Amino acid sequence: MVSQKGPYLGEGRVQLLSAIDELGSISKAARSMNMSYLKAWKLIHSMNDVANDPLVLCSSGGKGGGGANLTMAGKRAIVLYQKLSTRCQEFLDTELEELNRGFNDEVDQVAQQNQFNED
Amino acid sequence: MVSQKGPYLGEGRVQLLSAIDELGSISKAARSMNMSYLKAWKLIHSMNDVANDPLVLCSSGGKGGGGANLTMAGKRAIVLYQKLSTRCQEFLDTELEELNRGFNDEVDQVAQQNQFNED
DNA sequence: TGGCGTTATATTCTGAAGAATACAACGAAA
DNA sequence: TTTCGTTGTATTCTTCAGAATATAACGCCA
Repeated sequence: MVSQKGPYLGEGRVQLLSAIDELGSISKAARSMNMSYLKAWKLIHSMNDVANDPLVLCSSGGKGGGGANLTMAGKRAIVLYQKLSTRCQEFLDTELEELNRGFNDEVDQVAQQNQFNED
Repeated sequence: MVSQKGPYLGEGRVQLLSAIDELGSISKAARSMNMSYLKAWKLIHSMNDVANDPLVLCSSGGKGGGGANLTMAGKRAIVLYQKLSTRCQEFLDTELEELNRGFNDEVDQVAQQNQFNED
């Protein structure tokens, strides 16, 4: 999923958002999925930049050192992505099925023609 | 478009196939689209490897130095890709439209609630 | 005030992909 | 047999993205 400003949502990005929602901090979320903090941070800020409303709010310092939480836009982004993702998969499945069927029809036609030409 | 063995067809690859079909050689096709011969050669051989039937047949030496031509599989690949591509675009367009409509409905609901709470 | 667990940012290191270059092999035609 | 324009391959150079590392800033709390 891309926008004019670059990539936006993807499998990994959405997974990261979910982990933040669950664990309440960028660093914990990153550790939980074997991602460097730096990479997670960059992903989040790229998403926040692209979205008109930020998806994640971060605070540094204070009790526990700080943390990060999803905004409403962030939570909505997760479910929207998942919905769209499954619908795309369904679309591609049926589409490729049709493609194969078309291809097989073509093969059948060639086979028929050969039958007529044989003898 | 990908297969288990890696990327298969894409905008650039299909454009390259078309150019070969039109110009009859890898090098002319590459030049025509400002691509290095080496890159074109690699793309073609990667496609030929992935496909069960090769998409391009090459010959070196002889009149004109040699050349390259599409097989039936190659020509079919072009039209299949273009068909699938436009259908995907159509699907995404309607899907994103629905997405926006859903989002606007949500906004409307919030607005209505605020109306009730006002006074 | 010093320690802590974060977020935030700069900098260096490294590996991999792509570009650039060079050259061998081919086979018809002159 | 030389020339020509291809295809086919090896090798080096360059660039760029990601990993790794280091360090500052923050604000609560003991």
